[in-house]
Amino acid sequence: MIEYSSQPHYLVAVDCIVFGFDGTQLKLLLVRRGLEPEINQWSLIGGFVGAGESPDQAAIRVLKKNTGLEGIYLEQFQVYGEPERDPIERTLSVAYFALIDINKYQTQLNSDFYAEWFPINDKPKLIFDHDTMVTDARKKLRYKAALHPILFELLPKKFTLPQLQILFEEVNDSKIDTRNFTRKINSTGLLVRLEEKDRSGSKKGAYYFKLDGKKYRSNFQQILQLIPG
Amino acid sequence: MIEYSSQPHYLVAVDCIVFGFDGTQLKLLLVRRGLEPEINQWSLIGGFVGAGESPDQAAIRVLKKNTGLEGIYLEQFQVYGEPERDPIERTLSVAYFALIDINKYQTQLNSDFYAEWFPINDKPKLIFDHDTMVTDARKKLRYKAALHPILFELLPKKFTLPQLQILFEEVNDSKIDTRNFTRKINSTGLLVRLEEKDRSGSKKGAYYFKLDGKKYRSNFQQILQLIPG
DNA sequence: GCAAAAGTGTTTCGAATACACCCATGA
DNA sequence: TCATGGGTGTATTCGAAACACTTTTGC
Repeated sequence: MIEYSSQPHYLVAVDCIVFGFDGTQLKLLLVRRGLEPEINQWSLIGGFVGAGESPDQAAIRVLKKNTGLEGIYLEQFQVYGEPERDPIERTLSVAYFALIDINKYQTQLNSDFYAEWFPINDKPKLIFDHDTMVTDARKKLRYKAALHPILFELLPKKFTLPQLQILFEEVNDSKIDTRNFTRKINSTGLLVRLEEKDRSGSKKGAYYFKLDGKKYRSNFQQILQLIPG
Repeated sequence: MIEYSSQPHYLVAVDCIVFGFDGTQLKLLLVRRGLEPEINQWSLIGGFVGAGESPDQAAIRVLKKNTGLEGIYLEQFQVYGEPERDPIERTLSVAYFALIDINKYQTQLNSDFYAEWFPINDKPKLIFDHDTMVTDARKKLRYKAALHPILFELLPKKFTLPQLQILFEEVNDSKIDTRNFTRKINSTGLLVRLEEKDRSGSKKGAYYFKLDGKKYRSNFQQILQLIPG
């Protein structure tokens, strides 16, 4: 029957759709590609899966290298494997979406990697099928965020409810009623209000909140209804 | 920087977790592996991704070959890529779960492939990491079935409500209240009641239903609450 | 007439929605 | 004092869940 030896072998890569949130807009971290073909074109953060590592490990490594960050929220969501997707040589790509605290990133940034944040609605054209990946990742993020409290991963340790709501609105691409949103978020029991206020956005100031880590981790798999509709 | 040429190449396979339902139990289609290593051991249905095909196409091809069926519900759900998962040579596997009408399968079966249905709770040990794949697929199926009407794919064209309910209970591994279940399913508007009754299960007989194909396809992406809790 | 499965209706509760005003403060 | 954004409460509706009896028919 079939034997291993006669079977074709392929390159395997990982590509990460890295989401960030600057308080107003959902953003995407892109890099200028460092190798041919399409050198210097904008691309997702990615790399080949090395001999000793799993795709998950490769994604972690590649993210660390490009953002300086570890412990990032990462989710594998789709394999892209059309035979012709890479014009040079057949390459399969395991796609991940990553959620990172954009502020953490900025402080650790060094300029070795030509990475740049783009508003997700105003990004350059990307190489290969990366535009499709972004579209798919966004859909997936929306789906997941409607049911699970993952968006907190995009915020700093301390954040305000208005910030949180804007983030949900951005991801879901729709307006949310503040009173209902507040009640829903509070009813999850995931948030702890701090004494401190953020006075940067208004005169009155908005209370900071932080995640209740224990409840966050235990509620994580539970299905919630976080976005209206 | 990195060049394609220096990068390692791997075998890429697909593996399908094929679910079926015989009216009582959730079942799994397994085959005896036809090549070394672990020849003759039970394994998921799988095969290598050929040079001219995508993983999705490979999965379709492999399923056709092993079940005789086309147009099967297929969903890619995870890549398994630990370096040591195949002891002979590094192989990444793209895992799919498939839902098939077990009756259709039986009529088209020919005995070229040593395939056999096993109750999902009473299956033999599988090769490599296939047991893990099954566990993961089951979890995924449960998750998806709680929100989307995919379980109809496991039933014949005509089916009864008691059958449907047992299926939901099997997948979810819990009892469901018949009255609430009926109301919930009816409220989706997906079912059409036929005149005919199935008298095999009881003296009174249970009405057959069929899917309203149009509504099924249009409701498919919508999030529903099909399983209690 | 009785056993065995199919089918149906009501009440209760909680969650989701729609909706509008007061609060705190810096300028 | 007023403009700006932050914060809160209520009534209504809808869906989810809990719960038990009647129907059909073959034996």
